[in-house]
Amino acid sequence: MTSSETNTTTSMPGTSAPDPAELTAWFDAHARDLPWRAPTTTGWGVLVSETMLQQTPVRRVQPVWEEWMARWPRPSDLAAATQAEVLRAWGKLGYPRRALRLHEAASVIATEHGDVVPAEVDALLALPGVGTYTARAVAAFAYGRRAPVVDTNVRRVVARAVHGAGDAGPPAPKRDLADVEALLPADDARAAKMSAALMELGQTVCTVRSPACEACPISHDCAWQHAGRPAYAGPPKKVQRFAGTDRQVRGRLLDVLRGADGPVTREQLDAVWNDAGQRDQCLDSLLTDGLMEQTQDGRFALPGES
DNA sequence: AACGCGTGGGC
DNA sequence: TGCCCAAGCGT
Repeated sequence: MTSSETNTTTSMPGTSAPDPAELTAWFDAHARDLPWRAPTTTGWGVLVSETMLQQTPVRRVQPVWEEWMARWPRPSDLAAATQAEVLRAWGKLGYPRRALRLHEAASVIATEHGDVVPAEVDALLALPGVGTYTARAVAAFAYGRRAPVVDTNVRRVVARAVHGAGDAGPPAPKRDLADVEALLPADDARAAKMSAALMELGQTVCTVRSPACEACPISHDCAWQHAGRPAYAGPPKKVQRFAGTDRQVRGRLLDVLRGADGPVTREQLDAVWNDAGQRDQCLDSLLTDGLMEQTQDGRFALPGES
């Protein structure tokens, strides 16, 4: 197949379609040597990496992923661990509910899928903590399936290269998926590589703040380039506050428990935040979320260690 | 469909 | 500094 056969929209005003051959050739030459990309990595290893990478940068994930793979090489290994062990091993990756959901997913995989991460998107979507992105990422990256992968990086690459916009607007799941679907070659292997290449391009070249267009393999065919790289003109992006939020308080409370050998007293938890009302509310929500437990004598502990 | 959910680093 | 950002998910 020639590139012209897949570039069906290049003649439309204001749009372009990246050439899969150019993108995948660039990926072969420039992809970072990330451990979960090793050919020996199992579906389990990919699922763990994708879960850890949800909203957490590669640099912080890498050492933790290595530890997890050495300690829990199969889903059944993780399933056999306690929640407290899992939460401590998760460390400070953030959003610790991801760790509990991955723990649950490991049990499901062990008992219902023969200890092998499923390759079908629908089966993956049924797992706790696996959403539309992660399901397709595992299908594509672990099993070489043609599954459109839409993350923040891909949305940005598509916004620029295809639509000529400075950045992606608010997520529009149906349209975003259709956009990527239209870019992928028909066969599994090349589609999977194209998905990986789109993500890698967005992470390392087509970045938010300082895109390295001179190093981009598809800049010659980029609608944003051709339009003179106009600034983002969409609705302003929502800013996530952190200082003073429950998220910060919960993080501090949980950090006390991670650092302790066993149950801690309420006084130890009281010390990390001075607003008693907010503190108690966060304590309650952590208990509700199953991220901590209260012992019979009224102390607090990570789940499964008391 | 917004919103809440951790943490750390870059500028 | 404070703000923005980082391979999302569940509700």
